This record gives sequence, C-alpha cells and structure tokens, in this order.
Amino acid sequence: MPFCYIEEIGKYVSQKVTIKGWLYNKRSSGKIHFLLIRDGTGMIQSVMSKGEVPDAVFETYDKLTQESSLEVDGVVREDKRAPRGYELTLTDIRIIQIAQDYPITPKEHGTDFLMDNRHLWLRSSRQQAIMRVRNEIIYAMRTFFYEKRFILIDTPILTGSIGETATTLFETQYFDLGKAYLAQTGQLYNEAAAMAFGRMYCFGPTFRAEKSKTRRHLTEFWMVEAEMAFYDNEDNMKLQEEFIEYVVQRVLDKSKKELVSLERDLSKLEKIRRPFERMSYDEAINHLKKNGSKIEWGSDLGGEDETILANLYEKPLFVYNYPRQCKAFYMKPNPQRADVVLCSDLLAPEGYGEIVGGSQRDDDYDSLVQRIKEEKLPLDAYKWYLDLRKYGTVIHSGFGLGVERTVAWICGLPHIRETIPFPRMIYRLYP
RNA sequence: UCCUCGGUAACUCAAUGGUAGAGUGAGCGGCUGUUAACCGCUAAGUUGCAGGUUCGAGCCCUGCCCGAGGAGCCA
Repeated sequence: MPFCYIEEIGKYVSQKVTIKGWLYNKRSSGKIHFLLIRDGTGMIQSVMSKGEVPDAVFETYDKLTQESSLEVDGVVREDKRAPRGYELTLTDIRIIQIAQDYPITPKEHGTDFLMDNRHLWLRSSRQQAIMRVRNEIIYAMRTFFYEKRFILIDTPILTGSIGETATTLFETQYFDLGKAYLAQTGQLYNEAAAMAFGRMYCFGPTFRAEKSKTRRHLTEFWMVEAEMAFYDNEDNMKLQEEFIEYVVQRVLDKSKKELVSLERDLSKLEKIRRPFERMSYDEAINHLKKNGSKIEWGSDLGGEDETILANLYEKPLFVYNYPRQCKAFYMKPNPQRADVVLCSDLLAPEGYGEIVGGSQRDDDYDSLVQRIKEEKLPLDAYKWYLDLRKYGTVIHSGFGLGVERTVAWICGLPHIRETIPFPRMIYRLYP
C-alpha cells in the first residue's frame, strides 16, 4: 500500500493509501466518525461508519485525543462535503501515541498563552500557512540574487567592531580578546566582499538589544543585505524595486492558497509593480508639517510619520536624502548638499513601515576617517574597513531588508511575532 | 526607560464592597454526513504575590511580580 503525503493526495484518487500524522480534530454523529488528520503537508478529513470497518477499528475513535499521533489506511475520494475537497474512507487506524491534555484547543486563546506554547502553536493551520509563506519569500529572495549572479557571502555573527552607532548590542566575553558583539548587520563585511566579488548578498540573523516593545520589533531578526560595486544610489533603488516586485509577485503566484487562508487582500499585493513612489526627505517633512506633525527637519521619521506618508500611495514609497545627522557614519554625503546623505528608506504600504534601508557608501578615505572621529568610534576597530578605501576604492551601494517585516506585510499580519518560528522579544526568551 | 491597559477554573471571559459563574477543553451518556458539529449530565478555584482599609474585598488603597499596546530607536 503506498504511503502518501496529504499535499499530493489528489494523485491517489480511488487508491488505498497510508497517511502518517496527527489528529487535528474529530467529530461524530454516533454511527459515523470524522477524523481531521494533519501530516505537516496538509489536512484531510477521514470518515468511517459503523459496520463498514471492524468494531475494534471503529472504537479507536473514542480513545483518540487532539494531537495524538497515528497511522491510518484508507481509500482516497473526491468529496465536496469534505473541508479540503478530498476525503479518506478509513479501513484501519494504528495509534502511535495518545496525547494527554493538549493545551491548545480549537477555540480562542490569548497572546501570552499562545506565546508560552509557541512550540505547539506552530501546529495550527494559521501558523502553518505563515511559515509556508515565509519559506516561499526566502526562496524567492535567494532565487532573485542567484539568477542575477550575485554571490552569497556569509558574514560573521560574532564581531569585534561594531556596525553602526546608536543601537545597543548584545555582548559576550570572547576568550582573552575582550568583548565580542552579536552582529546587528553584515554590511561592513559586505563591503569587503563587494570589493572582492562585485555583487554579493548575505542572509542571516541579526541582533539588537534595543528595549523596543512594539509590533514591529524583535531582538533577533533575519536580514538580507546586498552590496554592489559600481552602483550609485539610483542604481541601488532600481535594484530594490526590482527585488521587491519579484519577491511579492512570485510569492503571490506560489503561495496564493496560504495567503487566501490568511484572508490577505490579494489585490493590494497585485499592485506592487515598478516603479515605486519616491519622495525626498525635504518633501516628506513639508508634507508632514502641513498635516499637523510636530516633526522638525533633522530628526528621523517616527512610526506615525511613516504611516502618514505610506498611506498616500498603494505602492511602496522611497524616502531619500536624509539629513546626515540621523543616519550612519558610512553613508556618502550628497556632493550637491553636504547636509544630506545619498540614502533611501523604503516604506511598505498599509502602515507596515520601513522594510528596507539602503545607501551609497562613503568611498573616500579622508572623509570616512573624519566621520568615524566625529562619531567617537574606535578608529583601530575600523582599520580593515578603511583599507577598502585605500586599495582600489570605487563607488558602491547596498541595502538591507528585514525579513520578518516583509513577511508581516505580505501576509497582512498585525504583529511581527507570528512571522518567525520562535520570536525573541524583550520580555520573552521561552520557548 | 517612560505612558496606558490587564492578571478570576487547564483555556477565553463574567461577577453594584454582600453565597465566585458561563462557554470551551476534560470525564460519562446520546446521535449514520459532521464542518471550531450538536444535545444531556459530572468534576473542576489559595481571584498574580505581600500588606492595608472595612462588620465584610475578586472589586477600594500601597508596594512588588508577570504580560499586552504604544513612545523613543530601528529592519
């Protein structure tokens, strides 16, 4: 008898198959039992009627509890009455283990309880859909870069030198060499790699010890960061548009079923096509002031400011040329205007906020040394980084995209915590 | 770190300062097409912790602990 995964059950219509999985839910009318079985690839309703199977098999229904593990044999049928189109007429059930008091019931639960049971919550159909979309998003990102001949270069997670200023870093003792920090970005290493390979990207976890407590923050999150030699910031923004469009449209194609089950409005995603909207930082400030914001030129945009701007359009919005003072030291000053840098943030629509930050990097040795001194950063730690401006410096640019914020946006989720299997947040390290 | 809200049965929530209750889940029984099935019965509580006010506190006051939403900061 063939073993089969539920996602390919359609290939086995009128055949007898074996399914291995877990009991999601059960219902009965007394002489007819319904078992909803999941196997990680999907869900199928299985049916048995009294008299049509041996009594011993029929009575195993009474013993089965939610999330008990089991193997079943049955004949595959197409049936409109089944929740997923196909149904299994059972011939045998073999119990592997009876689950005792599975805590997550089919009814409502609160956030705290679900987060404490995250290891089990992942079994529910909504979480399954989100993780499948996340999987497609990541695959689309990697495919995009692979097809463009970008090289994947893995950057270190334990670092000595710090990437940027402001944010707080997780630190740990590193043998006799002093403090090591968990990487908040791979960018500086990316620049070294771009000078070696031309166009590259890294994909990995990053860490911020910020005491942020919002629906858009994690202390551990995944970032995809690209770096390109001979790209100015205009080339950089064009690449970002192409990248986002590719990822959204591909996921829309590959994960339609999951997005529909998450009740995502697909028409909103269908509109994510190049070119995206653009607005300079100066224009953004003017618009915000006209609409009652207290923001002053020179400070970074707040969450509410971003939402006001992003809601003007149905497509993502680039805000470019930020003041030098609110951006990282490595960004290249605008040659026409020394008070702003050649950079852009990409704001996702529907209030999802910043998902990409990018810039042209300062390629001049003296100017970079000056900026490092201004920021009071340890010059020694950046010696290798400065070498990149000594040995064949070229114009180069790059960007970083937050994977979880992108997943939240594409799935239409209210909170980032459901976009990663085991979220790390300021007040949560378990499970 | 700051502001706001919350903590009552395993879960989700009720309960004018006056006998702590319902639904879900669990257990038992019924039902031959159920769709978070339905119907009946049963068990289930140190009301987050420590004090205080009061004849009497789940409810009012103080402190602490835990969580959520937001701010700042960021992807």
